[in-house]
Amino acid sequence: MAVGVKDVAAAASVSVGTVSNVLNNPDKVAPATVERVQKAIAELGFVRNDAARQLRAGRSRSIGLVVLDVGNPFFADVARGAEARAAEAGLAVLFGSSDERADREGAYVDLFREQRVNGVLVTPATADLTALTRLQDAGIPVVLVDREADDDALASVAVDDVEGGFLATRHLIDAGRRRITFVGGPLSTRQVHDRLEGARRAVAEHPDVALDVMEMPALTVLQGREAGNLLRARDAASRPDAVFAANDLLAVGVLQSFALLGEIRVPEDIALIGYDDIDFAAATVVPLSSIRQPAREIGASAVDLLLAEIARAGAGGERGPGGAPEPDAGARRIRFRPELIVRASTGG
Amino acid sequence: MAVGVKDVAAAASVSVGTVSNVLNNPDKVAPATVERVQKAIAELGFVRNDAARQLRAGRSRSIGLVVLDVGNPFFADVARGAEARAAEAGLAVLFGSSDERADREGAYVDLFREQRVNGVLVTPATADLTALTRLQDAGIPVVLVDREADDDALASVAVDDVEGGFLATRHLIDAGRRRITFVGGPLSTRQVHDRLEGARRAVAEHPDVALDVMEMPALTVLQGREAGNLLRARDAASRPDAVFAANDLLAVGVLQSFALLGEIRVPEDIALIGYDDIDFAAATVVPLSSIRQPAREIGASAVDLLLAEIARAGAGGERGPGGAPEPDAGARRIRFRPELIVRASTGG
DNA sequence: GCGGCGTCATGAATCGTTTCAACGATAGGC
DNA sequence: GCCTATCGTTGAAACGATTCATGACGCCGC
Repeated sequence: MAVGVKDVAAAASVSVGTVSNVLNNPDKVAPATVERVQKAIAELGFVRNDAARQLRAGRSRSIGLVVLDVGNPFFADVARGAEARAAEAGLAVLFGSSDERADREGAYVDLFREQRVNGVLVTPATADLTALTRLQDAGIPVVLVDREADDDALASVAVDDVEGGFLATRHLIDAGRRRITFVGGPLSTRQVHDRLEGARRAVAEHPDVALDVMEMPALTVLQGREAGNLLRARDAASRPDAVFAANDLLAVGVLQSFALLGEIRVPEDIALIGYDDIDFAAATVVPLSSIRQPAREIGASAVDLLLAEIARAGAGGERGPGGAPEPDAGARRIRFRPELIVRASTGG
Repeated sequence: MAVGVKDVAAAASVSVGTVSNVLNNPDKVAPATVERVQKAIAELGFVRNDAARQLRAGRSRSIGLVVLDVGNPFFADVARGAEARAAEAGLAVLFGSSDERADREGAYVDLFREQRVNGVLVTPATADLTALTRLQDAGIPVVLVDREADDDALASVAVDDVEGGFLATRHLIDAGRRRITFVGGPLSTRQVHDRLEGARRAVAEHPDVALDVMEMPALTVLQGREAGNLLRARDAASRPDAVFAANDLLAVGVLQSFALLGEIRVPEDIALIGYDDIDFAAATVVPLSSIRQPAREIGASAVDLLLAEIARAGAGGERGPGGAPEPDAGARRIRFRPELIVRASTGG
């Protein structure tokens, strides 16, 4: 039933070694032979068995990717970027979504190990990176996505969320706003924490600006609407004149709540800015100002970095104890800069 | 460096066969031995090499999934549903997005074949299913997602788009609307075509209702805004009193265009309904009526069906030419029913 | 005491590909 | 005409887990 190199070899009257060479080193084989073998391959419908190939090679031709949530457009774009770049390098991507649960993340990582992936890209669900560090020590390169390691143990691709928070808040201040409310998900989430930190720094430069924090349990549209309702419930005098939402989903919810009864006008009464610049941000009734993160580039760069790590690990493993010094650790950390996108919701 | 069964066997003072049995048939091994082997596994940090395992087994423990577009929330949800169900069955999912390009779809399918996946779920990018039929003939079960085969060659999970179009349109008619415009992507897309067909049938039942078609090049927010602008440009008398958009992204664009200048009120002047019921539909300024497709269940059911196909193919392959008759082909086609979700944009 | 049975463990054979040392043939240099 | 290089090809070894025929051992009943 299943045709293997042996069958092809027989059909083309060559040895199995030659068939293998046609597949992997065509230039080592005489053109006429190449053609004959390829004809046999086509006729028999031969498909290379990757399991055998990678058993021999000791490694697969795939990488693993674990993100926090497929449903989040930001991560969907990261995945696309990674997938595209990996495809260029001839690598397949094993994809998993942890739904922010450490156990699911662990299950995917275990699966990836069994598959002998070349490396793993992961947006960690928890602050604890020991499992990933151990994975790397076991010889499987790891690149953190949208997260950085405290030490230099793990490579990473991230966006400076502190700067993003700073940019958003300074923009509101520049627009003349003085009473700003930060609406954010669990402050324990690193992204939320950093964005708030950026906001604090921007406010610190202006003594006449007040910053309020409204902590919400999740970064969803629903919670955004909830937050908007809470703000609406206050009397006009005690409301802020600007809201900085920790992500666009929240911002959309807030916007919806404000617009629903028309009580609060955006941006006249309250200016609003979000974060992530998802495709929908430009498509809301009042187009939403936001902080853009280059999601696809993040994914692509993460793959690039992983490829470098793989090369590094490979070289490191082969060279003796007195080998060359480690390359500059700084290069193992890619940090993108967030970009302010001004639209109507802040008066742009 | 890499620890294999041999190392574990040595450490536990047993044979490799026993280690394998501990891994796969623990009940065939004496409890004391199981424990000793597992201790050795833990101490050595042994991780099973899946390539070798599946080389021997002849099959992998994974399935492939190719969707049209990761960026589309509908497909993101299909993927989640499939992933969850596959995980329950102990299968990994190799994931790919074709971006509606046949060549990319083909590349993924080839990759999956090399990986010896157990089966493939695919939302075909083109009308031509011969490649997939051939794949199935080659022994790899295929389940179509959001698409049905013309004949009974391929199993499928789909939603009846004709019925969905019918439901949406009848709802508009029931709400008293008489001049309906269908705004849709390329009519060559099966989904768009079917939804329009449903609309036609609903209109056919009411001689006093007129149906207009506005064909757009893509199902995006941007194109929706374009369509909205075209409608706004007409004088009020020649405008429709209802719009049925072929998906929610289009509907959001239309809504945005209408709301922007406040000229056209939704639903007072024009009622609006979309399709897919993505999470954002409930989150637009005027909450959007839509047709819900159970995306996650589609993904989950597709995996169920694929598992059944795999079992069927396995049984079929082992039994002689005079084996049992094929099971009912009807069971190989799962068709979900779309559901009307009424919100404010149609006066709900 | 012996035959028979059930429970566990063994280790060589196996899967399909890649790799590599070795070989024959052809061409070129002297 | 001989020696060496180069090129193309060969075929067997190797990768690491699983499988299965075989055998060791202990126990029971007669």
